Amino acid sequence: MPRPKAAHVSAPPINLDTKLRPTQARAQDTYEVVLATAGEMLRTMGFEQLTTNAICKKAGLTPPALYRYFPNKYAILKALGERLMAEQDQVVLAWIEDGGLDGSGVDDWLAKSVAIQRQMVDIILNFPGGAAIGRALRAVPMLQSLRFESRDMVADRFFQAICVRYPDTPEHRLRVATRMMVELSYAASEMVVEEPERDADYLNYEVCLLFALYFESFKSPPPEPSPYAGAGLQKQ
Amino acid sequence: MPRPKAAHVSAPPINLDTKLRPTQARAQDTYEVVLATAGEMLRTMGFEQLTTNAICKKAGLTPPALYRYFPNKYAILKALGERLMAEQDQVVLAWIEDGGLDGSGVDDWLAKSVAIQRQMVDIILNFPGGAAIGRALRAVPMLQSLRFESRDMVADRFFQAICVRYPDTPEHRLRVATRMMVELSYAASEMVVEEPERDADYLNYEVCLLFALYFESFKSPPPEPSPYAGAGLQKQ
DNA sequence: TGTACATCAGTGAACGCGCGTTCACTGATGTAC
DNA sequence: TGTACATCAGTGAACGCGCGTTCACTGATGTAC
Repeated sequence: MPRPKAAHVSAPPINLDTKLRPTQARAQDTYEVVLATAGEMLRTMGFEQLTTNAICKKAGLTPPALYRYFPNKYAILKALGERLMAEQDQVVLAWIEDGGLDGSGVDDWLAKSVAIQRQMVDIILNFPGGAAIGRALRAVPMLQSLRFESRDMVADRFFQAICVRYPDTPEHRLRVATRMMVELSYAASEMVVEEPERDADYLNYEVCLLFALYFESFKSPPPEPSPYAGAGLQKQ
Repeated sequence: MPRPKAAHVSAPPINLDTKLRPTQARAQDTYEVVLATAGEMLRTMGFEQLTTNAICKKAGLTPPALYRYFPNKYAILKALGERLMAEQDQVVLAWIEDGGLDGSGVDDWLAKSVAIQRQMVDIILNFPGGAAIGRALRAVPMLQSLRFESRDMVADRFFQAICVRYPDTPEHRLRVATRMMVELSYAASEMVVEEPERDADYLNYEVCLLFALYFESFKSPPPEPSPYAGAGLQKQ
């Protein structure tokens, strides 16, 4: 029975989930070799040119083997993105847990945050195709939500860790501030990753100084002109 | 004569320049309608799904008409990106020219920079397909240089406008700082553009406060641990 | 421990589609005299 | 002002390629008894 011609509505639903989870060891290898090969290829090409057929060829597989686990290349990209971000998240969360935010002054904050910022960069650089994956996470609408989720989750942890220190700051403001900070930290990492030879250490330092001074300022009320009209308005 | 099969080296040279410049008015219209249609289509789709054939169809043209002016879709994307960034650059440069950076304190800086930051967001939102173009400029390796050039140019103007105010700060540091600031401003605009309903005004405020406090700090020497060992090391 | 069977994993070969692109051509506009 | 010609602009129709994807199949692994 020929399946009906899809009416071709604007957005054909594309499934991103991996299909079968491999059970046997051989299958697990295949799954991994697909991801590894895709990552390796992304080192030298943009994700636009990456195709499932090319991955198979390079990985020494036939297409049906790949399709057994991934419905399309976005699922592969998604799996890679999840791994990359999981690696980053894990390090950041551990850093928070270990008191990364507990410093008491600008100098203290600086030393700790420069270290973590550098680690973030290193994770991307050491992850096969990390730079291209980072770009894809921003550029492919289907993957953006991944990035947002990770960012919001990390931002929430930042918030939790930091809110006790600034009891006079409205919660909403601290939420916005932490979310912005995490987003801009990502942007700063990517800036360094894209042009690794261009003042990486200096950039890391300046970015961290930027945030250090900013959070220091939360000890005082926000300067005018501020959108925070009063405590009663803090819920948007 | 059949052209020789390209040896398919890793990166086949893709020309991004527009080919013929249209001379007659009708041709100019065609050129414009291609860009307008492409921009419009990018409102609802990622640049990956955008194809030359689809643009032609929607624009009521035949492919050879498009190919007369654009060698491929990247050339179209490039032309759109150049326009978007030119619009932004023009507004920012005018803002600097008009003394956007001449404020004397945090409050002053804030008011002025919130206004310009909001303008940047508005330009992207009002530009057809602006959000997708912004993403493409980050994600497509061939277009990244566009973004870098614009950023570096704007950063240089910032530097020129600001360096007289901080004569004690090493030039290299101010260069890094301005470049970082421009990059992170872009990132902040895109953050607002991607999720326009999520605290846009608050985000703008916080980002501008971030930078205001940061530049205020240039009146004093940088806190430790600093990579600026001494004035003699400022050239990298 | 061996056999029979079920399930998992991967192959070889091909498919249809639509992408980027081009050819030979017609029609529109500009220009020289 | 009109005609002839050159150039510019766009059309209709098709091309080859490679993309994503699938079918029917073989081989490998696990399991029950």
